[in-house]
Amino acid sequence: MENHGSLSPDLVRGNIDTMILKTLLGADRYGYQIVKTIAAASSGQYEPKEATLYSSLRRLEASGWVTAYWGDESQGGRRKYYTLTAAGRDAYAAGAAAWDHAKRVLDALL
Amino acid sequence: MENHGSLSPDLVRGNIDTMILKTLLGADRYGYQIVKTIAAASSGQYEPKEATLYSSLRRLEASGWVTAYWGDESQGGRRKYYTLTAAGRDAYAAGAAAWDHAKRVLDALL
DNA sequence: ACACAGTACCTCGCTATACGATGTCGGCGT
DNA sequence: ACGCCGACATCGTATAGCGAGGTACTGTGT
Repeated sequence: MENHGSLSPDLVRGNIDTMILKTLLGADRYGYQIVKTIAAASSGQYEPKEATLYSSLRRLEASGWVTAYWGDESQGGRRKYYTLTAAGRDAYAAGAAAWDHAKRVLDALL
Repeated sequence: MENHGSLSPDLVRGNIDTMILKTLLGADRYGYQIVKTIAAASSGQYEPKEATLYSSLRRLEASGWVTAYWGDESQGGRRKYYTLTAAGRDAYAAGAAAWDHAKRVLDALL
């Protein structure tokens, strides 16, 4: 369960926002959890860096795709949870469709 | 034959070098021709911009994947042809494999 | 004769994104 | 007591693709 194939950042580019939205489809999650969810879902093939995560989350908030709230962990480290908005669901669908389309085109060119 | 689906630059990122190498697998080609070859191969879905082409070609030359020579068009516009080196063939194979891998991982995450 | 579109080359500077480095704070294991 | 991990965050950097612009020759329409 190691990171062998290590995809180059450029091949992941543009997909991280969609990828994060997807992790929020089923449940609200906090930042660190999103990173680990993605790592697990890819069997350790890809784990976004934290800097990447937070800049993406800021983008998603600014676009209105997600909203955040602090968890009520009365003791211990605070956790900031992110929820999908209705627009966020649409954005996920659009992102997934864009990926499908890009995949088809790139398969013809590579 | 129009550009409707217009893939976002970010989804193409990192693949253009490989894509150009591919056009050179069968025959030497000159810059403008590479652009049009890609446009045709994707049914107009993607056509790299010239600025993109030339910066990619400079990268490929610097890496030793391609070499260039001027065509002997005695009259009319000069054409600069690009040839794959042996290392360039390997680089294409590696790029194609990286795409295959990335595709599998991303399909699990999007 | 002249304008214009297309072929064909090229460069400069912008922007967005992913990431490396770094920092903070709390809890837990040894 | 100390370090490690969870969990948040920011700052700066590198790079790729592109928009805008520039040169030159050829062919076509009027």
